[in-house]
Amino acid sequence: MIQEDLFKKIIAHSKEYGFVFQSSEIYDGLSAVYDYGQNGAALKFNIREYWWKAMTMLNENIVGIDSAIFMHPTIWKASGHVGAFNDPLIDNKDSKKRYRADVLVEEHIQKIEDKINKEVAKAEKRFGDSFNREQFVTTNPKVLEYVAEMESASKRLAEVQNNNDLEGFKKFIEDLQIVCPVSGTRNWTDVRQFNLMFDTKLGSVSDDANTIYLRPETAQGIFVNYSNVAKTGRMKIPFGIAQVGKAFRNEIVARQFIFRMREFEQMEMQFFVKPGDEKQWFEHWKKVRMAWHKNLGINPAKYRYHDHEKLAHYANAATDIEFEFPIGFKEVEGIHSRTDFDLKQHQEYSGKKLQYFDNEENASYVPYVIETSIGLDRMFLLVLSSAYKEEVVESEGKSDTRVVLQIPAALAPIKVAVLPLIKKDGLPEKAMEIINSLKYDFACQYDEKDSIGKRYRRQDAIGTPYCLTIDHETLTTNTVTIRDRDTMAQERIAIDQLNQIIDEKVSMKHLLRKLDNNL
RNA sequence: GCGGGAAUAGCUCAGUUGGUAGAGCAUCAGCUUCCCAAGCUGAGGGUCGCGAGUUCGAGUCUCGUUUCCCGCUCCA
Repeated sequence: MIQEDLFKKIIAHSKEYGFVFQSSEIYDGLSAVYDYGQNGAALKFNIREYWWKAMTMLNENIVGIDSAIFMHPTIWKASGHVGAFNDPLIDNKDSKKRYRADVLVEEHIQKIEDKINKEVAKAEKRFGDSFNREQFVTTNPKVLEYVAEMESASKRLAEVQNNNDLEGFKKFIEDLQIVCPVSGTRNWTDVRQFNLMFDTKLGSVSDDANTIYLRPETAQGIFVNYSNVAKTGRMKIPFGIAQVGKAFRNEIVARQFIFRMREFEQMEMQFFVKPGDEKQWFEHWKKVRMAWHKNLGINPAKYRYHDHEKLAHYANAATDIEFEFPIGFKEVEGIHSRTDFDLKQHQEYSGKKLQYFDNEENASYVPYVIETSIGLDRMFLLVLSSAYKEEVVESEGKSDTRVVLQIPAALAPIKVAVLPLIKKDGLPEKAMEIINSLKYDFACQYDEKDSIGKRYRRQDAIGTPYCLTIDHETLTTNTVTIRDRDTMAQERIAIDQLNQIIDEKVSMKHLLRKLDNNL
């Protein structure tokens, strides 16, 4: 199957079986926003549980928090998000190239400066040793003209930037007669403000001071609570703080289904270490996080590391865990050695000390941070992509195709389907009785509609690991048949063994134990 | 954001030179059925993405718009 078609099939399957719906669909939808349906919400919940428990229960030195989406606006100045992601952008209609409007103007100013330097160089060559640079630039009419031009441009740039005057910005670019380096034309779009962060007003007063942002990442909620957790949890370095939560980014182009959304959920853990130990812990978490993924039994060949060669200003090592989606290898998780950048920034902006007193060293320091950050929605897509299978099934000379989601059993939305073979003779009642005995431990589903084969296929399509079928023999021997999703094989077992047999395969604790034993 | 393409029932699609909508599957109800989709009967479901325009009359022609797909662009 062509990969692109596979991706489309997964999207269609997600909708058809209640995993993912487009947001606000009856109102024509909202671009790049999606809702999770009855099965999707359950799958997402289970992935979240697997991550949360692997972090907070398998590591006695990692605790979880849940910080608010709204945070003090200065946090985003300290983190660098306000400065770096508030750019005026302009497009050239002919070349289709996009530029930062301020960069275009700055380049233009640079060109004028180049002209001045050229004049100076020319004069220097002409006058030789007797050349007086100072005198030349303050008297030469051509140079004076250029200087005036530069000064007026710089002044006007500062004006439009400070006033956030987008119309004025465009007029400015037109007045300077700046051309696109690619197309060479001056056919520009309007200048638009591109801000990665969504903003809103806190309180009722429409005052700029009340502008707050929806967080573009969850990490800062951990950094600003560093001291609170360290003190109240009596944490000793090295230790970690984990958090799962929504984040928001106003992407210009957000596409590829739930891979890039405007509202998404992150699972992040910040691990605080002694300066100098960060490389060793970075390697540790690189290994541990990959083990978490591979513990799900997903084809290991689909995973790879992608080490960053170009590092962000705050990082001294970074790698991505990439997965081969039907749309190619894409980042699922990032592991970054963030140094002490974040805590130092918050220390500076807040004026509060964010240091750790190390008794062994008898010294205090700002801890270094190793971050592991995984997109929950991307992990969801990963599980779905690797689970989706179309299998040819042969039975009694006929062959047909079944669609089965081979979701890791502990993550499956429904664990057990209970199916009376026919809907009379007391079989439905017996089925309900069994559900009532299992429902405290496992997500169960009852179905009596249509032929038994059709019901098996429906459960395959949502990834239910086990189907229990109640037949007439059940009433006399107290046994049922249990059908395995992946092998389609059936076995007759006693009802009182059900709980234990199902638990062995589908419970989260066994998945966690396996992971812990392999670390 | 730019360029190209698409939009008719939950899904896949048909719909003649313009004359106010159909099929299969799915869903629901009933019958039948002792283990791997497609047995029988019946029912529900569409102002043809939305809004204008042309026309006596628009699913069909024109324009705008929204959403999706592909490419470009962006991605701390």
